[in-house]
Amino acid sequence: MIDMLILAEKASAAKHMAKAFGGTTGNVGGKTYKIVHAHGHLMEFKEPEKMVATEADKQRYSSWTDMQTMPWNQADFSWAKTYTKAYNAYTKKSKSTRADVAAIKAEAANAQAILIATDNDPSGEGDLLGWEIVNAIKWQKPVYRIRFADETPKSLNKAMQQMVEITDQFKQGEYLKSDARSKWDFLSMQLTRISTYAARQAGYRVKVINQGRLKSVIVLKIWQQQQLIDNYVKTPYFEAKFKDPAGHIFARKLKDDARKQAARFADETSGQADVAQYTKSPVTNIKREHKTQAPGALLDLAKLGSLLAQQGFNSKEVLATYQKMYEAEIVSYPRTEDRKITQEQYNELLPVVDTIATVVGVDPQLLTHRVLRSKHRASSAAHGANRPGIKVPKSMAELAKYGPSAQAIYKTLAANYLAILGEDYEFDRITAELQLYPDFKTGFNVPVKLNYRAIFDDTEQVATEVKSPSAVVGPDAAPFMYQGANPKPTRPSADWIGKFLEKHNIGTGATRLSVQAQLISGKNAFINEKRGFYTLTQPGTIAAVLVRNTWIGSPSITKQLFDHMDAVGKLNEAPAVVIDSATKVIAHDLPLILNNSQELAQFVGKQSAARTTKKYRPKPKAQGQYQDGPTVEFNSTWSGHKFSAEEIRSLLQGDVISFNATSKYGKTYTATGSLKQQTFKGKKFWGFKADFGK
DNA sequence: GCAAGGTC
Repeated sequence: MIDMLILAEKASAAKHMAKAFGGTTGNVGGKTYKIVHAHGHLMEFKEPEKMVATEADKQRYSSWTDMQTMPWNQADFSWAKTYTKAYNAYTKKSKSTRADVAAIKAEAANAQAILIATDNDPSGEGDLLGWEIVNAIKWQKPVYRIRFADETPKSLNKAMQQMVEITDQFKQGEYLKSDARSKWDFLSMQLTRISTYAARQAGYRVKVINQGRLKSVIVLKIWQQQQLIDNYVKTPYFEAKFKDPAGHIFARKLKDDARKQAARFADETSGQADVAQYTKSPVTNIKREHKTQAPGALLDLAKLGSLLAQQGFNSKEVLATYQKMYEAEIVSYPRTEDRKITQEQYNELLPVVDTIATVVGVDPQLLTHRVLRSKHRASSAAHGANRPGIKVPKSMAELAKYGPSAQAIYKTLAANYLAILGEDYEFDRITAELQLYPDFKTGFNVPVKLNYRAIFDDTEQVATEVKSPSAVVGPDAAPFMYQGANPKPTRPSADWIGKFLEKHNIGTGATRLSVQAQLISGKNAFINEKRGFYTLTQPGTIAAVLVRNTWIGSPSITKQLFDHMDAVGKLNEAPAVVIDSATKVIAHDLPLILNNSQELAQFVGKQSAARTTKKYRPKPKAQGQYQDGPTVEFNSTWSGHKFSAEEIRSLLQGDVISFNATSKYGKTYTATGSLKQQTFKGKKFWGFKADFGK
């Protein structure tokens, strides 16, 4: 008989505990122990119709069409749980957790107590997961709890010294709050039945129209943004600005609408008349300020996914490959929410950073900053930000076996991490204004020392940063007419949705990504993904239109749920209040969804019609004789660059040319290439072809 | 056929 059975959440945690306590079995703090582990939730609620007692209720609760039964009466439910039937998307196998629970039960038979040992996640998910197992094996003896800040030996041993008894689960706030959360979410499945029914009633032959706290909010947000894009009308304006001989632009800061109104003109003639009021002016008040900037935040999986999307890897592939690399301990735990690391986690990786640098081709001499900056340090981070693992691959080539994106994952992850070992980026901030019109100012940065940016460049936009700018400002600047336009709404993307969910605290690091992956995959996908950019499919559009103006489609519903959960966690509110709030949401949204279905024809129809009748807009062409041979015609712009007359001449001679191009993500880069005959969808055409190397 | 939360 051992003193305690230590129950870990997953295999990797059990392994780290074995390392910290001196084996899978042994003695820690004067108590004998054995470590076992689950893999996530081993139990989940039974189907609704299997949680009710009477035959009549079984009938009602299995219906997808009886709107009179909803909202469900939670008093009818036993809230009984059953073994999780987890479908693994990578192995494509469905497996019950029955055997896992039985194995834990067998081990528990030899123990005096069970110790639930998970990280200190305040949502209480670890408590729920532990209690599900403890209840499933009908355990009647004492239950203890430890919570740890991270899985390093030091933190695990520290946690062990702060063990508490929690045998009465109904007095444990963390358990009560996550139990309430799970019931709230379970009840929200009614909205899927309601939406599926509503769409079919409106004549759409849909499979299932899924709705939930995450799904509905994501899909509605994309739809609303698509509406903004579809209804966007480009409105050009004309505004007086100045330019000095080196090309620095001097403009007014137009903070509010009134100022914009006064300075911008809708027509060119008025704009020109405005510009004519100004004369050339000397440049004055030139200031040069030396500044530094520390490396940016570390990555989480959502951010890593969006970076790799730009390289053409889809989120599903990245998730699968990352998982394999995690199992090989080459990278850290995937499903973290952390963007920081603990001092312990930093110390653990320090001995191998030079080796990692060598493997990914970063100069180890750049890694001189050996103190963890406070902006990257957390006192508690269960797994820490996504980063390289302690096991370092011998070469990049070795990684290929994990998947197509493995090398890109490792390179990005390693460079991002190593950047925090680089010194701050140094630059000069240069500002100046016009002597005659001091409202017109310029400001730009000139790089002095790249430092960490030579390891990992985290600049998203090339805002006022000039790659090789002239630091010489003035001596004077001349007025010119600047033509601008109201900005086009952002295209929905994985990154954009990720930021939105994070801002509203909707979902966790793990679910934000897995829900998006669900919405993107399968025959009934709601989202089309292309290089990280999102558009809605027809069922996706239906799902979105149905939840317009509903509570489930609103980000604030999660906030309300979490506020209630916090009160439950502090034992200030009865869990029943949380569950009642779910019923209120159903009661509120049911008539709205049925009503919204009358608008489906308008939006779903209209949108597909607009797509098919979209006019083809011809692109500006250049033409000429190619190398004394055929007369060819080709697009006169390429990746944001308009070929000059001279470049067109060079291209027609067959020369290789280089120019500054802008990617669709706004990055500028040097493109090199020549005019070539190419094939697209079986059609031959002439056009510039960049030489991107291999 | 349903949620979100874990996990692989």
